[in-house]
Amino acid sequence: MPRGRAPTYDAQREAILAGAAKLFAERGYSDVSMIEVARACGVSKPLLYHYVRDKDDLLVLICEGHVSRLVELVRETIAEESEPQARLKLMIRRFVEAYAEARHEHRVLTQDVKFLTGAGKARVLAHEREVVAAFADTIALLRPEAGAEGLHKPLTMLLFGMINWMFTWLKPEGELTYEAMAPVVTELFFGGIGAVRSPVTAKKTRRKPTPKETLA
Amino acid sequence: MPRGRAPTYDAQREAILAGAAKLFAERGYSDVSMIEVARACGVSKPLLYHYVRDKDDLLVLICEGHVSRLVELVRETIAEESEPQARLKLMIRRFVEAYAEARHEHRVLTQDVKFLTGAGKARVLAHEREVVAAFADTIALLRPEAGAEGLHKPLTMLLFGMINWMFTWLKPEGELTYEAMAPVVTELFFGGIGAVRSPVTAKKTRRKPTPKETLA
DNA sequence: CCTACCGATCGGTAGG
DNA sequence: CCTACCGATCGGTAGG
Repeated sequence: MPRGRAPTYDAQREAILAGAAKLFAERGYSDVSMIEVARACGVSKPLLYHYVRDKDDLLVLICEGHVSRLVELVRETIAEESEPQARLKLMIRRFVEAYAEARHEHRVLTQDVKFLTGAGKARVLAHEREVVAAFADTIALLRPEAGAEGLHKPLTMLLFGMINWMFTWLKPEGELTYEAMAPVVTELFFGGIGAVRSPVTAKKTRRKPTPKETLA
Repeated sequence: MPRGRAPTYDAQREAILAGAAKLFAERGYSDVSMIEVARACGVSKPLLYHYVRDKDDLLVLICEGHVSRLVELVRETIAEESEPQARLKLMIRRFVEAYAEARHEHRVLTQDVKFLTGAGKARVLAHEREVVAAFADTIALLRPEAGAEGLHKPLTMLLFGMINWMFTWLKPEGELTYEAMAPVVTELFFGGIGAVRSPVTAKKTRRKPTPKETLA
C-alpha cells in the first residue's frame, strides 16, 4: 500500500505557488529561474520538482487557481443577486477585493498569459471567457440597446481595463487603497454607460471583400 | 578620418527598432533573442550590434522613441486648445490614434518597462510622468473639486487603464477599430466623472504611526 | 561583415 | 516498495 502524501504536502505546495507568483509578478515569468523560485520558498530545486512537474506547470497552476476562484465568485454573485445594477456593483466590489487579496496571482494572470501553452492555456482562457461573459451579460441587462450596437462587450473590456490597470499603478503600501477605488470605478462606469451614444459598428452586416480589395 | 555614417544608417536603424518592437510586443522582451531580432530584420547578429549597443539599448530606444512622441503630442494639444473639455477630448483621440499607429511600440512600453534600467529607465519614466501630469491637469480643470478629494490622479489612471487595456483585447484585423473606440472611451469618461462622488482619502493629513502601531 | 567562439546560466534529471 | 530529499551535473542555448 502506498503511504500517500505527507499531510504537509498540500500546504507546502500552496506556499510554493504563492512564492512563485510573487517572483513572477515582480520580474516576469521568463526572467525568474526555477532555482530562484526554490530558494524563495526555502526548498531545494529537486524538491521543487516534487511539487510541480515543470516550469510551465507552475505557471498554469498559479493562473488556473486564481481564475477558478474568479469564476466561482461570479457564479455566486449571479446566483445571489438578480437585479442587474446591484449585481454589477457587487461583482466589481468583489473582484477588486479578490484581486487585492491575490495581487501577485492576478498580475501573473494578466502579464504572463502569453507564456501559457496547450491544454493549460485552453483551460485558463475558457475560465476567463466565462468571467467576461458574466460581466457582459449583466451589462447587457443594464443597457439592452448596447447589445444591438455591439457595445456591451467593448464596455465590459473598458471596465476590466480600469480594474486591471489599477494593479500597475496602485502600490499596496500607499495611502490609496483598493477598497477606496472600488466605488470610484463603480460610479465612473455607471455614470458613463448612460452617456455612451456612439455605435461601434457602422455596418451590421459585413460584406465579403472582393478579390481586388483583398489584394489591395 | 572616419568615413561617417552611411546615408541609409538612420533608416536601417529605424527598421531594426520597428522589427524588434514587433517581436518584443508579441513574445516579451526576455523571450526574444538578439539573433531572432537580427533574422527578422534581415541582418546578421554582428550587424545588429552595429546599430544598437546591446539588448538593453534596443529596449530603451524603442520605449524612448515612442514616449517622446507622446510627450510632443500632449504639448502640442495643450498649446493649441485651452478649453479643458475640448482639450481632453482631443488628447484622448490623438492618443488612441498614436497608439494604433505604434501598436507594437506601445505594447513594449506598457509590458516591458520593468526590464529598463539606469539612466534609460529614468528618462522613460520622466516622459511618462509628463504625459500623465498633462492629462491629470486637464481633468483638474474639468473637475476642480476632484483635486481636493485626491481624485484627479486616480481618475487619470482609470482613463489610461481603459485606453492601455484596449491593446490587449482589440485585434487590429477585427471589425472593431481603435478610431471607433475613441469616442466610446471619451463618452464613458465624460459621462462618468460627473457621477463620481466617493472621496478616495478619508483623511487629508496622515498621522505618524506610533511605535506600537508600527510593530503591530 | 561573417564564422566561430567565450563565460554563464537556463530548465530539468541523474544516482543514491 | 514508497516518499522525501540531497549534491552534482546533464544537454542546450542565452547574450555578447
